[in-house]
Amino acid sequence: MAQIQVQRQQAAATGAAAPPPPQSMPTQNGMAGGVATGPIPLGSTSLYVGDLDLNVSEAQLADLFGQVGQLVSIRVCRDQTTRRSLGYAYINFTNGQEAARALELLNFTPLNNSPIRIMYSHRDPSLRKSGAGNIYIKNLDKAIDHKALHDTFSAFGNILSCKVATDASGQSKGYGFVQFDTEEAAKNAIDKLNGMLINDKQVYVGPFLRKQERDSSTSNTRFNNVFVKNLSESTADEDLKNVFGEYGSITSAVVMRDGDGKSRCFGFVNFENADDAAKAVEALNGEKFDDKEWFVAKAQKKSEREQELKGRFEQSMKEAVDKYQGLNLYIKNLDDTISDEMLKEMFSEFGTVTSCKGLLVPVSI
DNA sequence: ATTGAGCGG
Repeated sequence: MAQIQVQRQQAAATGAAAPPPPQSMPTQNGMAGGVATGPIPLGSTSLYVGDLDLNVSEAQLADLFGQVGQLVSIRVCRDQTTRRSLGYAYINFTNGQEAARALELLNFTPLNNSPIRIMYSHRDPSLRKSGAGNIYIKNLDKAIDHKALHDTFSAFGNILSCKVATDASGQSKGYGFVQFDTEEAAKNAIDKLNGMLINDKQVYVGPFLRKQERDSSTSNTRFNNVFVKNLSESTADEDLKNVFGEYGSITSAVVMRDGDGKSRCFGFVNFENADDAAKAVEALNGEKFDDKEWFVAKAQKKSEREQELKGRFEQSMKEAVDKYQGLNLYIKNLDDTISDEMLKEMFSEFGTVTSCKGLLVPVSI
């Protein structure tokens, strides 16, 4: 079992005795990390195994999990069209004790050099979506691996999932995540461990926040100019003035229009006072007017907006490339008389063509 | 300094 040294941070000015020297932390990978103690899916026989290397097979999983108990079934989930592994699998045992034992003993076992992450199968996505009980830890000693992190945090409650962020070679990036089954456990872990020394490094432990949430809570995001879209075509400047005027004094309210004066169905409202702008966004975003659900938010500068669009575009490109990795062919200098159907027919003799598209112009978003 | 992934037959 990995030895983790947790201690209270010494106040620098007290002249108190120096903290004990760093203790070596032999991280053995023999026996597994903490035991699931909570009243989670008591007796559940079905495990979810994630973070699988894409080449891990059912046979490999059967070899591993079959050592712990009697298996009912194993399935690596795959993309329906490409048959590529989705990186997760289900393992079903005959009884709950065996499943519990497998989770306890086999969590973080490397398969094809990637530690697998085992959880109980939980098909209801509500907890996952809510993010409740999820915490973030940074400034972790690089020697702390998944298992060591699990051991340290399992003192505070039942851990659903836990992981240290690693680079391609498996090196720790010095931060990680623990998903507890309750917010209470998460809160307790944060209270007790934030700012403590773990292996002589002072860690930060706090609630997990997505980038967006972090930005809006960190950056003092004060603004006067409000963007509103999804307006009905008949909504005019005066209507914006009336609706937004409820929240404070307005310096301008404009519906954007094309050359013919037709509404582009979005506009800007500028407030004298940033607090009023924030109140208007809070109150009006998602409200319905003329059957249209308004989107109301801080107006972005052109540069901010371009930055966001660029990010989204790159993300979707990455996903597309990733999904069809090694399966997508690019053919250029095609005559424009070649139709999608002709392309498909030509290439079909080499295998199943799942999609085929000729492009006249570069794709834009 | 570094804020994830994510549930079938």
